Amino acid sequence: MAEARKLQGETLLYLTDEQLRQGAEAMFFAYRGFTADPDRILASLSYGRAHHRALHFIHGAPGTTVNNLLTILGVTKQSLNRVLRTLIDDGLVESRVGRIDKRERHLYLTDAGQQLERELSDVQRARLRAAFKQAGPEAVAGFRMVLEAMMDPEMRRHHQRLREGRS
Amino acid sequence: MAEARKLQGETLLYLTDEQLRQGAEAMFFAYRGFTADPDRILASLSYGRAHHRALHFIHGAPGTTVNNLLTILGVTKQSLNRVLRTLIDDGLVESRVGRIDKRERHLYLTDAGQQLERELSDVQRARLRAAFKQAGPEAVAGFRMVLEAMMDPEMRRHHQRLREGRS
DNA sequence: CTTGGAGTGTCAACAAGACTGACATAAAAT
DNA sequence: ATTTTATGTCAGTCTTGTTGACACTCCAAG
Repeated sequence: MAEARKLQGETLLYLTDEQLRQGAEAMFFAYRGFTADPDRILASLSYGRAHHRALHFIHGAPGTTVNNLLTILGVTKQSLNRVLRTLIDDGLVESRVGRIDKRERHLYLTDAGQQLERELSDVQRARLRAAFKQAGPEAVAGFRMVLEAMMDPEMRRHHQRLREGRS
Repeated sequence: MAEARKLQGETLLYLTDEQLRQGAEAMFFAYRGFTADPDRILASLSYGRAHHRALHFIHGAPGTTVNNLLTILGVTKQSLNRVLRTLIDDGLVESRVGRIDKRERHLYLTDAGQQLERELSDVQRARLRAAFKQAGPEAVAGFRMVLEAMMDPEMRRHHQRLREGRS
């Protein structure tokens, strides 16, 4: 038993270039599927993926500062500002001046923002849920492990921090 | 807590919104890591991800037609043509008129194209290999299963077809 | 043979969303 | 008082996506 497991393990541990190439291709196709559903909703509102990301992370960490969001999203302040401005102007995000440090702006979703975020994450979760269900719980655990190992260390820290903050 | 009991008993079969949200976030961060290394090389050559994708799929299916590539990449012919034009002009891709159907153009990598494709996929594979090694073979199998389940059916077909063609 | 349609290429215009660089403002830190 | 930090904004560029229009080649059906 243990021998068989070990054998299987070593077989799969030897990763050919071709196997890795297929993994890369799978990432590409899967990411396309992953974003397809929210993209359709966003397009109908003339928003883009950047708006979705902002809504997602503000939802997950309400009161986050602009600088914090910049780090997580990995874009320039000019790029984020453009997106954030439209969201604020459209009444989806509220920007409050910090109480302790008045230079900081703390970001919150308005009710309308909550609603759109919900709508977007609903369709995205539906696909994820279906995929997880189909693949089974052990596959999901493996999926998560590989994804975490694939992240840049700094992003992994953010990811884990965000997870703990909500658990 | 009922949730804790469920987590222990049925493991991940009961998927909370929060767990799915974390999965989505992991996809976002992991994809960033996944593309980070090739992106650096591409930027130094003033190419973009679109060039990488074209090189990748021409490498994987030499002699593919433009239309075939359009379907796989999911972009318009105008968008692909711009990318393809620079690659052809720069001597990385060769476009041959079809023998049977002379309307079709069959795409091949030149030696220089092979070289760049190799360079890009090398760094990408290095990260994948490290992640796969760290997560272990069973995790990798799960990873692949979830990714496949996440794709649009049409793309899954393409993915599997490309895999078989090279196995 | 002619006509229709498919596959391809190209021109033009446009938009999202990334970038850099420069500058302004306010507030905190030194 | 000066410097640094956090943010916002203006201006310009680049990549990569989009539509729409049009031409050309070639195959196939009438």
